[in-house]
Amino acid sequence: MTQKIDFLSKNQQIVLEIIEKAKEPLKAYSILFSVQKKGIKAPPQVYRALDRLIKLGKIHKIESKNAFVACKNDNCTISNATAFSICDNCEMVTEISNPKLSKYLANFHDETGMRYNKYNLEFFGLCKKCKKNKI
Amino acid sequence: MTQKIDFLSKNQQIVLEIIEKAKEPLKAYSILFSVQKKGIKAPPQVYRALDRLIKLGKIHKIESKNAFVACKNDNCTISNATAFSICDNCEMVTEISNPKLSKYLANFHDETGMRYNKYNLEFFGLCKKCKKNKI
DNA sequence: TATAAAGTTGTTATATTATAACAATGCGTA
DNA sequence: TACGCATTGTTATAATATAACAACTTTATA
Ligand SMILES: [Zn+2]
Ligand SMILES: [Zn+2]
Ligand SMILES: [Zn+2]
Ligand SMILES: [Zn+2]
Repeated sequence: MTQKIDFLSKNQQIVLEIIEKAKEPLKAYSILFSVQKKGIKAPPQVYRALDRLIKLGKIHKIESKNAFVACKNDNCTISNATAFSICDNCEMVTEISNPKLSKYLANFHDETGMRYNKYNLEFFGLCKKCKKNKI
Repeated sequence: MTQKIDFLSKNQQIVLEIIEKAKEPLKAYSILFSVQKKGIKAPPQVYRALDRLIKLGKIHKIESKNAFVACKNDNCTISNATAFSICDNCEMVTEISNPKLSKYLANFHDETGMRYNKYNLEFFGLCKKCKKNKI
């Protein structure tokens, strides 16, 4: 039988927990390092857990950084729609949850006749704090 | 003095040419392989050229694929705004040039007070052809 | 012109990110 | 029990990207 959709294996729980605790996106190998004391020893174990967690919508990959963050919404699982704001200076990453934006993008279609079932959007700029500090 | 904005060095021209000729996104190491007969021998030479071409807006990186495509617009240089449609089956990538979309995203701002000066959007789905072939 | 400063290119080595391949284990079912 | 199948562990390696420094070119200016 295939794994139930809401069941997390031990490794998946361990990886999810450390990503949820983190204040910033985590790299796969920094996750690996952190979980070695818990018995996860090799990259494939981390990458498998990451893949599964992504499919479940529990975490997202920040493609421009090859890093992973916990999902802050509840509906990413089904929507396959993600948007992030990323500070170019301090690297802070925030998941954008904006119904208007997601509606606009979910309904977007162009003249190519292609219909989209998934999108990922990354905004870059300076966060409030960094802007204030005139960096 | 810094390099003039519209001047391409020899390596940059070679790399740009091969990306422009390609019908699909190219990976850095496949570029390296193709240009070795032209005297480019090592990864840093390719990556430097890619970096410069990206800054000039001549090419874009498809972050979800770690691959590079030539820009099909004329205004990406200044806009820092990119959107792509990507077929999950045949991996075809097309740069979306849709004034309404780019205007909408350029003007987007949320309650965090962060103002964005750059974005990258990747849509995924099945292209016309793959949809027709019921893949 | 000389000479320094700055930028660019070439080269070697290495860091970082990710997956292939297969063995071992656990688990439900006949 | 014994089989089939999913998951986990393990080793090795592939793929992507950058650090560090040497060599060479161009530009600035004395
Ligand atoms: Zn989410
Ligand atoms: Zn910041
Ligand atoms: Zn473009
Ligand atoms: Zn297709």
